[in-house]
Amino acid sequence: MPFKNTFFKSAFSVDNVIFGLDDSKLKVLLIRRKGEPFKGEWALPGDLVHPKENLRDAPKRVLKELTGLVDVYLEQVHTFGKVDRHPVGRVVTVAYYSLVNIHKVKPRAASFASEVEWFPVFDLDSLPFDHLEILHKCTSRLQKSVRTMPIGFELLPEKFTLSDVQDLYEAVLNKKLDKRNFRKKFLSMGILVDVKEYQTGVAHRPAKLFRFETETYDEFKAKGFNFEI
Amino acid sequence: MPFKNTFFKSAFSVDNVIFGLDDSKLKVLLIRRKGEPFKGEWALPGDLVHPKENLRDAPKRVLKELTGLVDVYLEQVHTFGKVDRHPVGRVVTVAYYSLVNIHKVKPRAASFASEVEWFPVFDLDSLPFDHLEILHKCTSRLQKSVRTMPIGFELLPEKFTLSDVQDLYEAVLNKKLDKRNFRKKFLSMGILVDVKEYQTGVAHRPAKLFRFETETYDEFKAKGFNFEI
DNA sequence: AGCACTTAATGTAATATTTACACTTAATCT
DNA sequence: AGATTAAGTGTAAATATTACATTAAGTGCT
Repeated sequence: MPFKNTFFKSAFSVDNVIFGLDDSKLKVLLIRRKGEPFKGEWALPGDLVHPKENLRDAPKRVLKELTGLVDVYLEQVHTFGKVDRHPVGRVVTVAYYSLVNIHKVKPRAASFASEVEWFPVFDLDSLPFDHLEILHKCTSRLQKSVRTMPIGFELLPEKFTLSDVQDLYEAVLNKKLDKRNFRKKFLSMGILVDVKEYQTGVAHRPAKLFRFETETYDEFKAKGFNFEI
Repeated sequence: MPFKNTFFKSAFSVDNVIFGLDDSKLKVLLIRRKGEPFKGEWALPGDLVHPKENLRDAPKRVLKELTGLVDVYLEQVHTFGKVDRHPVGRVVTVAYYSLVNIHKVKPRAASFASEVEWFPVFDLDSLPFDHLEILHKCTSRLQKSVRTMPIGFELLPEKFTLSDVQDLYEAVLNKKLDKRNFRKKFLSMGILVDVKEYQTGVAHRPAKLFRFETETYDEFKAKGFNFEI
């Protein structure tokens, strides 16, 4: 095995940018680092990839440790590999993002974290390592993906109003959208089902409730839906 | 340095999918592998990332070894990391693509290659490792990027006709486009300069020659051009 | 010289998409 | 009962996309 001799000392890790929607704001789950370097600072959750672990399973493991969730939407974004990006050694990291329903989740500290907390994405302006760059790249990718994929599956409760959906899109895109145009376009895609119920207990006209036609993104794709917003 | 003890035996590599345009076909540069595994088979060019080399420099080095070219358009696409993707050990690979002018280049065998040759992208249906998947992913990405970035810089000669540009787009997208609509849209972007010359020696009405307003993609971005085709 | 051949160049009308915009409705709260 | 809040709804103008056919300017052949 001539090849094996050329292996060199290095490591690869994954970072998982976990997005959620709360209070009409796009938030990201950060951990307080348990170990050096940057011990005690808020950073993106991540871990080294295990030797017998498929790459894509590593961010899933990180997410599961922190939230208990499995089977959420997960997208690989970019790999960061500057020689000096990690102060301790050569670590190439693959960045992923996932989308979770912030209200269905009670994040808990994990092996690599002493504390976890949701932070508003657009307020963060410093993070250790190159984590700010990673966050930016993942946020940009999310903003692109949200226009061609029905990611609401993951971020909304089972039944929701059209205003909930619009709030979500405004939070992710970080800008206001026209109400009538948004509703027109979203409804015309035919992926929502009217559940024939209404909001209750709100101090205004109650909104109609909807659910998604399919329950996961994979099902959605399988049905051959087209999506563009 | 508690972190360092957790490093494990593994390697990361890059693969560079080098695209060119020839005979109105999108082609990719393959190498005949010099070493095991898959010795003697046609495969994507790639190499292990050197310990003190920034990740993005590795595909540049591969390209330079094979073609002598530096400063070409290079885009990271995806990282592949299934445990068993490489028969000899754990190798996570980062896939890039670059675009080169096939007629300005005389590819030569490199340390890892005994032979190099251009192959039509849409005719390939088997490659070693997961290289076919990598090629597909890079081709799809190129097809997306070509609609929002003026990649013609890299693939066309300095002076070219509008038909050359259309041929390029048809080769990359692998479909026919409407001549009048294409020209209208491309010209309206204002990135072409009429060089006031005409083709010579062709057995038909000679076409006007154009050049790009800027010489590199970075300049293009710097000028704040908008592009969508 | 004339004709055949090849690709370049050009405009318009029909259709589809996107944008901008304001009032009425139905509930709660005081 | 009146104030407050967010839900729900349609249209016209502007813009973008699509489909489509004829004339122009060279070379090559006889």
